[in-house]
Amino acid sequence: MSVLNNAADVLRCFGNDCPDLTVSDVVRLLGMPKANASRLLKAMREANMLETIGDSHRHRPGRLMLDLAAAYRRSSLLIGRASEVVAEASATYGHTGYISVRDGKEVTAVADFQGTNALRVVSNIGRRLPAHLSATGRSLLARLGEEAVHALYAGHGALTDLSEQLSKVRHQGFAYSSQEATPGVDAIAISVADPRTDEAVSLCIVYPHALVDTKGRDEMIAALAKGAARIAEDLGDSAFVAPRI
Amino acid sequence: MSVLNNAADVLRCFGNDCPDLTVSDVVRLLGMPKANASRLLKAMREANMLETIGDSHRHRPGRLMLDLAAAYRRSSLLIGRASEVVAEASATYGHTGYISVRDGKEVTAVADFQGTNALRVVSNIGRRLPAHLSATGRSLLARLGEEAVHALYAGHGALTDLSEQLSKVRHQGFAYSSQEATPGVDAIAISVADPRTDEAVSLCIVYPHALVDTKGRDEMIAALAKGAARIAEDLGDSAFVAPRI
DNA sequence: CGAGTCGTTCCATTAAATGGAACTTGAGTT
DNA sequence: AACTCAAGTTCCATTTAATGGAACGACTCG
Repeated sequence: MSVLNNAADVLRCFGNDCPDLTVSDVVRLLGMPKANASRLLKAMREANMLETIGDSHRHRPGRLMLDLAAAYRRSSLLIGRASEVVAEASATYGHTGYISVRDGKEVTAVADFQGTNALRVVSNIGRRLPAHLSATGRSLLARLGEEAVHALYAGHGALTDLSEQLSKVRHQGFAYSSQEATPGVDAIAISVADPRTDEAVSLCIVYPHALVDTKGRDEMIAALAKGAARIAEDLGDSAFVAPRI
Repeated sequence: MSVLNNAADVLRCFGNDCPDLTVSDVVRLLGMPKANASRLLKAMREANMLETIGDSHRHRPGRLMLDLAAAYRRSSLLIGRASEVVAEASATYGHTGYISVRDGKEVTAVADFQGTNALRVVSNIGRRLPAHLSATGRSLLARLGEEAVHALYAGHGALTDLSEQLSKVRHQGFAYSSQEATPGVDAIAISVADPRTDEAVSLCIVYPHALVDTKGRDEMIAALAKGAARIAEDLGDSAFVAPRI
């Protein structure tokens, strides 16, 4: 195949929890001849797609890659609008907030707002999560039709569970999880879309379970909902469901 | 040359304030035949390096690129340590904070912490700044020797000015700017390095000029300095200069 | 409709990627 | 210091992909 696909495969290796790569890591992970791996990493280095850590043989993403997530954010009016809402909510309640997008069965945070409370959930922006196992992911999956979800998760064991959860999300207008991915951590998420560009984002607040009761949670949902409703109206997102608390 | 360099050139186009690219943008900016540009963007799309916005012909960085800045952060102990310090300072004083790295004559933020004050400086993470025109950049340039700076800025008009500013930074142990890049915005920055990996980062706080007097500024410098000194000690950064206020 | 712009496809030419093997480099041993 | 093993780089003939001019579709606007 072309170098470009190999380069993309190398970059994908950083996705999981692999902080750096050597030539032999690439050989092992991608099964390519080591002559190729060596030249590929060299070419990527020279293109600033990779850089070595110190003078070791370990590679990490290059400086060129650092700006791109920001360019992605700037490309989208929706993300900008959503960020304002979550930044406001995060500052008000002191909890960490995110904006996430879905990519197939995964979600990635594209913007984060660190909480200010002494006990706060630490931001994990840029780490991919399975969409069906997080509130933010389910808030985005709920926007798909029942059939689309079935197609996406065909043959997946958790499909029936997921369908139930999603219809609840569709009815309520928000997604909620309590100590699901991380013990002691709850999350609320509301999604909104821009029909002109087919983008959908999730507005999410993550907080320590012990710190927030139902009343506090509903207050935050209302804050996100108000902002999201405003965005939905301005951009013409007719599929938006105002949360019922 | 190879596709890889062309792909890197395309990605570089997003650096400035170009939120999206079309085939003809690429033709214009890079001067390549449009047949090549068309195929290149197609290949990059298929490798998830780019994606189209909605069903238009405009391209933005692809989902693959969103995780890479996070991988960069995870690759570096220094960035992690520095982030803790700036997050703490940002939460305490309510102003926006950054961690930045230098790349030649430019600096890029790799992590940001939004302030919580009603009047706060909005984060511009991922946007490149000229190193010599920002406090964060000068705090990093000051770590280079006098000669290295001369070599880097050879033939540059602002070199004599810069040299003076840098020796002040070296003596004080911190960089300060008042309404330099943006009217009404001041910044303080302190750099620290990891000698094992040759990395240097800048810890920076950005705040509205009108909100902070000299005493308040010195308090924040002290907070950053305390954290930076701890990092310098733990990692063995012998070049670190404790700020004199 | 017709002119203009933009994007894609076609094809022969040219240039780069490939992978096996030989060769270096560096860390740890005896 | 010589030895060994693993990791990385370079070499070279072969295969494969990139290149760019030109022709072809798709859209927009007067």
